[in-house]
Amino acid sequence: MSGGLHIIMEERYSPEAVEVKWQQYWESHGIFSTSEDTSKEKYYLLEMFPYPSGKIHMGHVRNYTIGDVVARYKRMKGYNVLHPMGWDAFGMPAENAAIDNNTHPAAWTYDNMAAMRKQLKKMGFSYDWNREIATCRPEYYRWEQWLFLQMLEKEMVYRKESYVNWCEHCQTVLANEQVEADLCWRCSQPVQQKKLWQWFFKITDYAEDLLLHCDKLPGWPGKVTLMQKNWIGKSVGSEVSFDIEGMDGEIKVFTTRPDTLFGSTFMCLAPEHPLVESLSRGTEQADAVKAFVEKISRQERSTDALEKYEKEGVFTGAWCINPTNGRRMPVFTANFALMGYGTGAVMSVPAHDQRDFDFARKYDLDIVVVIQPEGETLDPATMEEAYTGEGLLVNSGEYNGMKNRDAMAEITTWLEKEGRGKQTVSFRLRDWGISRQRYWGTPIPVIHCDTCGVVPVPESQLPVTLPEDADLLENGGSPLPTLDFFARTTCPVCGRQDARRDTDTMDTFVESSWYFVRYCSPRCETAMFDADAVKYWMPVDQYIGGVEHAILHLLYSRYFMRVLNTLGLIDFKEPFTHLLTQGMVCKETLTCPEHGYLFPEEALPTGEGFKCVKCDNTVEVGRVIKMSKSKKNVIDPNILLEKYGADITRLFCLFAAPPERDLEWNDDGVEGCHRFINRVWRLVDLCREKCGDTPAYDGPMEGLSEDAKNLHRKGHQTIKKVTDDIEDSFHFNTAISAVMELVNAMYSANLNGDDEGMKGVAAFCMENIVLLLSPIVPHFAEELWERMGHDASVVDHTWPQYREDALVSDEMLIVIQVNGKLRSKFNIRADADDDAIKAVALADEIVMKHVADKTIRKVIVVKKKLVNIVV
RNA sequence: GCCUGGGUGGCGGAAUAGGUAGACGCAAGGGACUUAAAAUCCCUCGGAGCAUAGCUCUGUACGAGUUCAAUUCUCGUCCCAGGUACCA
Repeated sequence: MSGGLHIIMEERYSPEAVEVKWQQYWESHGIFSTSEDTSKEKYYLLEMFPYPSGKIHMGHVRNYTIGDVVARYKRMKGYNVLHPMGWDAFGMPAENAAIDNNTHPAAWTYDNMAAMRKQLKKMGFSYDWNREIATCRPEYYRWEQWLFLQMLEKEMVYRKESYVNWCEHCQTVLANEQVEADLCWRCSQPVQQKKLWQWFFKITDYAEDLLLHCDKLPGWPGKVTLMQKNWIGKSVGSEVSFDIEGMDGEIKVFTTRPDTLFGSTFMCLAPEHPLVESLSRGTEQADAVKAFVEKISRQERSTDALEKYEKEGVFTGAWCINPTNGRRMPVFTANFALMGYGTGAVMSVPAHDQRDFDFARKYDLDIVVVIQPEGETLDPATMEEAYTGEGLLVNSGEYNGMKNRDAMAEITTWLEKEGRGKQTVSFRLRDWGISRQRYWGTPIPVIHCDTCGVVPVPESQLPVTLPEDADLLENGGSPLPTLDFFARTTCPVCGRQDARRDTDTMDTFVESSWYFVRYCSPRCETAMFDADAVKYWMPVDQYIGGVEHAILHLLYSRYFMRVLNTLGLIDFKEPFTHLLTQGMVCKETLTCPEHGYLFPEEALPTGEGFKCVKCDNTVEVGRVIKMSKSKKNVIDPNILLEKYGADITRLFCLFAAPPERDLEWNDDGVEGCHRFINRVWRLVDLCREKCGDTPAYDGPMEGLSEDAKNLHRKGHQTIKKVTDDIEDSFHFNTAISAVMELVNAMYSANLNGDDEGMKGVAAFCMENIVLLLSPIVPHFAEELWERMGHDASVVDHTWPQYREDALVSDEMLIVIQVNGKLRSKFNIRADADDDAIKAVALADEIVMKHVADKTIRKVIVVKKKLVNIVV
């Protein structure tokens, strides 16, 4: 300010210092710690908690940024917001990492949690860290064990024998993803199917209710509820009993097509069907059947694997009788018949089911047509595929000539009258097998005693603590069965000293099925949760997470709430009122012909494309796909945080695409956001320089200059647009665009004169730009707010409101079309009526040129929008 | 195969109770400032054509249709993504 050589240093926003400053401010003032406050309306906002893998990735950053904006927005709207964070801390990666790095799963997990907590704090998310939970802590899982015991008592959980992938060499169970081409991932030995006794939750008891309420979740994306409906897979059909020739007993089948019953020519049983052995015993087929059943039992049963196997079967040597026409039907056992669906037996109707048709052709079995399509005659000898459409019945005794739709009910009625069947419902959904022969999980709280059988651990002995000083086995198996101090115990009923604990642990989906309830009272030591806290906070108002959890996690959580409801612990059934499934973060892959996939930093830009940092080869730029470590197309959030800080990273995640859509990562785009942030930063300085201390003007339009009115309107329109975009659809990208427009308008506005009204309006707009951006770029907004001279923190400010009377314009723009093509436009008073508008349009010079000598056939006037002249 | 979504500039994306297609941003090109660079600011930017301050035609995957008017509604086709699959 003193001499002539005054250099104006353009001050820029520097995230490093500012972000730490405000994070410390929020933390030291306890801004985000929440408690039940009945004077305020609550809002429970939840993002899916992460698995503590060690580092946050861009998917987390995006998910949690979306959530944080909503949380901060709702807070400004006056809600009492619950916004917790925690760790889905049990699971196999910890075991693998422990073996690979010679650490312990617990140490590895706790270290990772610390590292990720630090990263999340750096992002400035508004979590109530006092409520942090980790599912691997005994204080958490003891209540899961407690719930298991309640369920056991109410017979909501049971034990049965079921198959697992087993590696004989490693003596361990393998998850489906550990089976690679039927071989063990560790030792490359063949994987077998082994039958083990395992625990199941009776989720099927709730199949009907879970299905029914899919239609009562208006806050969920339709595609998610649809996926759940398909997963539950209800089908209505009939159960039919077939007599077995020369034997007592019968074979029960489930069919959705009772109308084709007359056309059933053979029967297929699942290899595990109890009748397979007894039917074939003593026949010349016995050995073949035995061999077949054994072969199938060795095959992997994962859904992926099923596709590989061709449909095949073996005749059991037995025959059954079609109840409608007395036809002798050979009974097969076939690999496509599933013990877990229906009754485990299929009545095969080759003429009208493609799979049965293929099977019949393969084994040269009879094909009988019982439904003829209109205007066509099917001949089994020449048919090339099954006919599955509608038609009239033939070869069906008294039902001949009947429409097949009508015959379904008629035949079922007949079956019921004869005592040979009835209408039933079948679900695709199976009971939830929760036993995992794994170490790093919640121990199942039961004891096996040779005298008393399965005995629940007494409640007073909970938690059954997972021994954390166990060494993992090299082969990946669980050490728990080998730990006598854990596994050997005393039977709580009879006192036998040689009782054994169940050494299986629970599926980690169990922990994530109720963690959101625990957040309501995370330190409660006397119960799973505090009933009053849950009554206040639950259900979750808005849940946000990846669509990959659309089925299992969300369905299990819905199921768990039903269990808690049945047990009388809660009074609601649905955990999540609104659900947002955000898209994936994607990026193109980079491949070097010599070094394979490259990380982005391993490819140097050459102007045209990229070359490999190691070998100078030209890098091939591949398709844009989901970021994944294996494809190396990842951006480490840490690098962004260092270069741009949290706010710019957040801004880009929101600006690049609407949340439900996939986000394509683009480095240039981040740079653009950086530029915008600095543009706002400088605007504040500019505004202060031009407007000084002029107070923000938020009054009516009257008395303002034309320019001031326009800016005033733009300001209020922006508030409305941003509010609506967040409220209606979380479309932050368009909300940010709107603020950008206002910023542009501010730069264009003339603040040099002595138009005091204009300055007041500009001051108002400036404040609102900061307020509207504050949930998105909170540190930046706090800093600006302070620089603007406000004492109070921006997080405690209320969300801006717009004036209805400031939205309206004196004039409106009308476009003129001739035959639907845009030809001209004009401004007119906002209160002009249709006739006036029409008159102006018809008098328009350009319009007259286009109309020329043609006759005007019709003139359409659309209110406040356009005039279309048809010639 | 079946069930969902979705195909809009060089790119990310706007706009659908049918009514100015391409908001906002990125990239690109041109210019200003600067010794220079960075930063910043201004202009141009779907395609084609022409008598080139402008005008005309064309354009929202493709082909039909409804309408004064279609990115938006209907039917058919092709592609892409996600879910699911021996479900009897």
